[in-house]
Amino acid sequence: MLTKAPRGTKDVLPSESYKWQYIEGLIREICDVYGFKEIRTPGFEHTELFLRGVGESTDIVRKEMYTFTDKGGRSITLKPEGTSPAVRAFIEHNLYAETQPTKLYYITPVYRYERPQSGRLREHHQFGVEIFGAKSASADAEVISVAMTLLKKLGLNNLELRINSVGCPVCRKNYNKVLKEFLKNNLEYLCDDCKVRYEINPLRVLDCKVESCQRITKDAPLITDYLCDDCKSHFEELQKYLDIMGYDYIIDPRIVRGLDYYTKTAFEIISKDIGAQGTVCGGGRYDGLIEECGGPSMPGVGFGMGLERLLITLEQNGIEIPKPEGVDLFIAYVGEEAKLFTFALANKLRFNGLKVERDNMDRSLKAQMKYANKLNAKFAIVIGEEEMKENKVKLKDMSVGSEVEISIDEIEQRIKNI
RNA sequence: GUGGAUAUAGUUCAGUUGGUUAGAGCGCCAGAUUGUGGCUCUGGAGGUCGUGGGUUCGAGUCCCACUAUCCACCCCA
Repeated sequence: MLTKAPRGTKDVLPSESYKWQYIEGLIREICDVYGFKEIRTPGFEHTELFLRGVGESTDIVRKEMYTFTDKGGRSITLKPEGTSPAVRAFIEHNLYAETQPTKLYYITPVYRYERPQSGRLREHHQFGVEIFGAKSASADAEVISVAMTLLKKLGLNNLELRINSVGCPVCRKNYNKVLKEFLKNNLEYLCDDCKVRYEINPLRVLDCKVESCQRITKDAPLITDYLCDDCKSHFEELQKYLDIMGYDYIIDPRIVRGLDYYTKTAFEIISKDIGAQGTVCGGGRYDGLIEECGGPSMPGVGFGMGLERLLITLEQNGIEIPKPEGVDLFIAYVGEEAKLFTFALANKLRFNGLKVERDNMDRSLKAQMKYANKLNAKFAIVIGEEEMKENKVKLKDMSVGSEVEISIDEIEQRIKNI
């Protein structure tokens, strides 16, 4: 127990961390280009925020939150998703009083108490973006394009973008009535889960995977046929924006997101080759959320992308993230004096920005060279009494094995010039 | 929360119908004459066989519980 990470968590070891750094770097670059600024919110919030934000009928709230009472008697919950904390901060710091829209992004761990499996952890990491204050469908399209750009730049082009509109409180209410009417006749044949869904959120019956339910809902009325004029034109507009950017997408009227706050646009980006948990990115519009959380009546749209799932997808597609380069120079020493001398030399070169390594294990010269090879050193030098006295070293090019004799002071320039 | 599979060196795995000191590849360390890596060869370190019980003269092997991992459902990123 002591030497085991808790269930559903993962260490990112040095052999993997470069991949995370690469992806995070790319995310920051893209967000910068698109004008999204980073927001960092706490790892935990007052539980009420998520009850309000995510919604009490969702599985996340009902059974997946890491909730505890702190020593001051407050109910605290570890961040299970990124949107509500961003909304809370937006309201708390009056960001709505600034020039709109507000474009935010974050890379954050999120916590959900679930049964772990492939692509699903209790602590996972999400990249998310949010646009607050813009009701135009162009904001929806912009958010989607951020996700698509990232995926494309990573070399992923066989992912599926699926979009839908789940309507607004007005037309959804209408549609729910129609759908319930439709389902009523077959209510007794629905699975037990769907009987509950019928009452709480009938939309969810549509994406049930039980075959008998699918048969029943095969000809069910679709939300897209019952949208009000506003929602309908918003959805059509979104498609125009996606078309003009040249993105392929599928209209899937059965996409229902599991968070209560979504209105109008809902979308998913799905990878077919990472198992059952294929949704790499999911998001949509939430025009009522900011007000629901105690802020002004302002629209919002955003997405969350699971970084672990993204990494799995990359691997499944044989996409390799460039490995960091090896060290520029390995300095080997012979003798006690040189041991000290090279320590200072390494320090000086490092200060000047060279990647330099040196033995710390009291290895033999031969072992030092082996070590240099293992570190993927581009160059190596050996310093002993002779070299210190004459101020001369042989700079060895490790890739070919050739050596050139230069003075110790020349090392830095020689390596930087290559 | 439900169902199924699995658990042996750092790692990937082998281990006969239960039978003495549990093996291999890769990795790690050291040598192959004196101050030079990669290839090769030789040697070495490293395991209370997930944990705890039970059956047995005897358990890595059989049984039970627990824990963890993997897969699917639920749901989601």
